[in-house]
Amino acid sequence: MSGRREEILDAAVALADERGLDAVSMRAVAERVGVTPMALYPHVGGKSALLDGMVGRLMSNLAPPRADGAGAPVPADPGWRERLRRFARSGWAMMERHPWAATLLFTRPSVTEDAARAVDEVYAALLAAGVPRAQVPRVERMVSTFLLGYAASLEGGRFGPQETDPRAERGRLPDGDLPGHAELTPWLRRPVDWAAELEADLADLIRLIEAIASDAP
Amino acid sequence: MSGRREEILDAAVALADERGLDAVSMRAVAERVGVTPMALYPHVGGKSALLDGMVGRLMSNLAPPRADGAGAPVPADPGWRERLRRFARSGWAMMERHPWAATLLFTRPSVTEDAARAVDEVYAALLAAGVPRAQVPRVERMVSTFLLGYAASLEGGRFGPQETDPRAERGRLPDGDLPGHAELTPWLRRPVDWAAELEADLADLIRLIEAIASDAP
DNA sequence: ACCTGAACACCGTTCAAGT
DNA sequence: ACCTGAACACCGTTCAAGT
Repeated sequence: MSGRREEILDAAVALADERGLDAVSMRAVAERVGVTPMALYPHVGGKSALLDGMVGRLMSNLAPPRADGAGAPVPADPGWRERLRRFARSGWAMMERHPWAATLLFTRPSVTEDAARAVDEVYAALLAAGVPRAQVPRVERMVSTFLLGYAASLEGGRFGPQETDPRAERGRLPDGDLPGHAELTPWLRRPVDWAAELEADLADLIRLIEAIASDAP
Repeated sequence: MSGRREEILDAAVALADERGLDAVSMRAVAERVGVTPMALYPHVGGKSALLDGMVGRLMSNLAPPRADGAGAPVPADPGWRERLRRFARSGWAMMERHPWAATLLFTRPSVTEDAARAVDEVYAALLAAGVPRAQVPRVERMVSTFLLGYAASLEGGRFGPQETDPRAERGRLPDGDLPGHAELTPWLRRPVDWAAELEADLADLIRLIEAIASDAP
């Protein structure tokens, strides 16, 4: 609809991609649009609402194309496992394009229609897997929380500064021992392939879902 | 050691507890200590380092009491399952005391000795469970990422504003349907007991760890 | 050694005014 | 209807000065 609003959100997203989320100030966004900071307010309504708008952008890119009344023929269902994998990977791809996404998604409910469609994708996969209905919302929260947390950890630097785990150097400390670290030193020294780790985690999550489903009568 | 530094960190933590992480400004902390903002710098060294100091506080409260050379007798090992549960619950308790913790932990590597001790606790539990050594670091990241993400979701509001999931109201939308939501409406309307959900998630994680361990030869 | 005061370059947002 | 300009109450941080 309103072209001005889209233009402002474009500028905010571009700014976050280029210089990080902290660089998204009303003043900086306004300058990029070529307007005074106060001119943004009627269109996006304050800083917090601007961030909500950015989340909206993310979700509309993530959501699978809508099924229109008389649209293209729907491809055959590839099975819940593949559906879940595809969903996780498209989320992962979005986080690679927009590394600031995870941080933002933790702090905004994002109850837009697109967000609901994304959640529904996971619900559908879990139902197809045979997870008891009473458990589906919990398991969806578990899966999405992990995926978001994984992306946020990488972006925020929680997993360490570079490719190597800094905890590798702490096999033994002067005044307290870390038996676990000591036993794992060779594996902690190895650089980590984060995308491969995500795939392994996904395989484990799928296994867990199978186990939960097999409890059902 | 330096009493002034501890005093400053005390003030910062108290401020975050009372008025949220955003209220922790150099100026506000200084005022609480009864000093000029610039007086903080020699003791904590800048805002970012102050936040690191707060993380340090959290980790030292979380870590189990150190085994001193000639200390109290060590209680019998309660088994890796109970060890993991206790660890998760003590983390959960910390997040309840300091709701800002999860957000901060995502953005700070926290490679202090206390942090390493906390990670080692999980390593030890996973090794005792029989998880292959090559997989222990990955599984530790999976478990801790989920726990942190769960706390951050609750605090950040990602799971909805109150006790009720707002997505419950979207069983059917005017111009696009959400079959998963529609099928789950009764369960989505129920308020969620987050502490109970965490226990269920923990049980699932333990089950997953058992499955990973049983793959090993 | 420890602290202060003034200053600089930033924030989000209100409010009255312009066209 | 849409935008500007000045102002207010905040930030983190530098730098020179005080005791």
